[in-house]
Amino acid sequence: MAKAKKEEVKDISTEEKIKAAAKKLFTQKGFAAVKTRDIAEESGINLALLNYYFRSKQKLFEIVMLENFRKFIHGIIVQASHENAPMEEKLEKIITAYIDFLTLNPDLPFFILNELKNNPAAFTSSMNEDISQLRNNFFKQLQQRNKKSNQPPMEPFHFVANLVGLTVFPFIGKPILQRVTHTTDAKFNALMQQRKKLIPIWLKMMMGLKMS
Amino acid sequence: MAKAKKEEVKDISTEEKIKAAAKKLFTQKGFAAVKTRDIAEESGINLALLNYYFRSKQKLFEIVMLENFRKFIHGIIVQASHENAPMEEKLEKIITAYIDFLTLNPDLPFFILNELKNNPAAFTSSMNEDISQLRNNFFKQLQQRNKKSNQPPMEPFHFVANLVGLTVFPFIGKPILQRVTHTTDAKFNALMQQRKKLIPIWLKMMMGLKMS
DNA sequence: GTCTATATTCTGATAGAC
DNA sequence: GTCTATCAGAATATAGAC
Repeated sequence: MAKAKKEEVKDISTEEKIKAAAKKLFTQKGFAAVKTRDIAEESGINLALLNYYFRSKQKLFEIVMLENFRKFIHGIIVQASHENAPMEEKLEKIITAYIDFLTLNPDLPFFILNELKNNPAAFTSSMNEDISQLRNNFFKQLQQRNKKSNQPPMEPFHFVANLVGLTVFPFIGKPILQRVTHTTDAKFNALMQQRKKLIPIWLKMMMGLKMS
Repeated sequence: MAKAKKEEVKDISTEEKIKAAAKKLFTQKGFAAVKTRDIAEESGINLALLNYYFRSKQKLFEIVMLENFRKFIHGIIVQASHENAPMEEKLEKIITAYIDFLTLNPDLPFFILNELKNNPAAFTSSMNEDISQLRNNFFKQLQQRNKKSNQPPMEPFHFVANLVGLTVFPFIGKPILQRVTHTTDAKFNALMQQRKKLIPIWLKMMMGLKMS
């Protein structure tokens, strides 16, 4: 059962250690603010090994970026828009999944928005499939809901802005929200748990639907 | 009436030109991503003059940061929380002012949140006065409103998160919102104008108040 | 005050020994 | 695969002429 190769005695390979450190730092501070020496120090490896495994800082960043992005979009939005459940249930599932996910990855939305702003072209290829899938499934359902309601239909833009603003923004604005409302980390997490139930109710009210 | 000193023939002084260019670039891209040469080029001045007027890139950044922050907080939140108007009117005023302000300064919220995340200590001194003023005025009014309503009171955290999430988030998430909802810049601005009226209504619904 | 030229430090990347 | 030493270029900052 002994390994023939010399590696893999340690659980985590050097390559993985570098990638993990890079992901942590890039996600927290963005590309420009992170030095290759920071990554080497954080991962406890030699600076030269970074280039040995990943050729350049840029290449390493692209790997991190892609993984972050897929994790953010693919794992949650797409999965939730797959099922054929009614709008009400789907909303609750999406919001619950998102809040659980962001509680574990609070820096991710800021990272995504930052890179999307700095390099709009970089994302398009891997994004477009996910986005069109989202549009075709979720938006159509929204329009049908609009017709059933006795209220004037809500613009898809407003719906998405409200959903994401209420769900994701608290994580992006966490530092300022905590300061203004005197909220500890533990309290913040508890409040976000409350929002799993509250946001779906609020969204339905805003759309003019009956409350469940 | 002629000036004794040699300067001020041109309308805008060199110092102001540098500061304006620095503000533009720092606000758009953050501290680390901006090079002093970029600032020199953007302002059309010599690289050496940056250090002549501002000693270092860091000092220049701190000036920009402070001005940006005061503009963001002081000019709007505080002003709106000053008056003794009833909650409903105040809400509309704050949201309208915020949306107008952010339409002109769309990069500001992202900048503030980014710096607040990277350097939490830097802001405290100038922030605390504004924040406590906000708390004393606005939050108390919110609590009184809570009592009048027949609904259970809303946590101040949720109220602030909802207000800011619905109003400010669309500007932070503009790139991704536009992509998902196929929205042009002109349409985006028009939709934000709609939100001036919509957000106050939504917030009142969410708080369980009667609609006006 | 403004410029050119240069000093100094930082940073990404590589060469070469082990 | 890993390390030390170092290079090449970028980026901040300064010296000194005008």
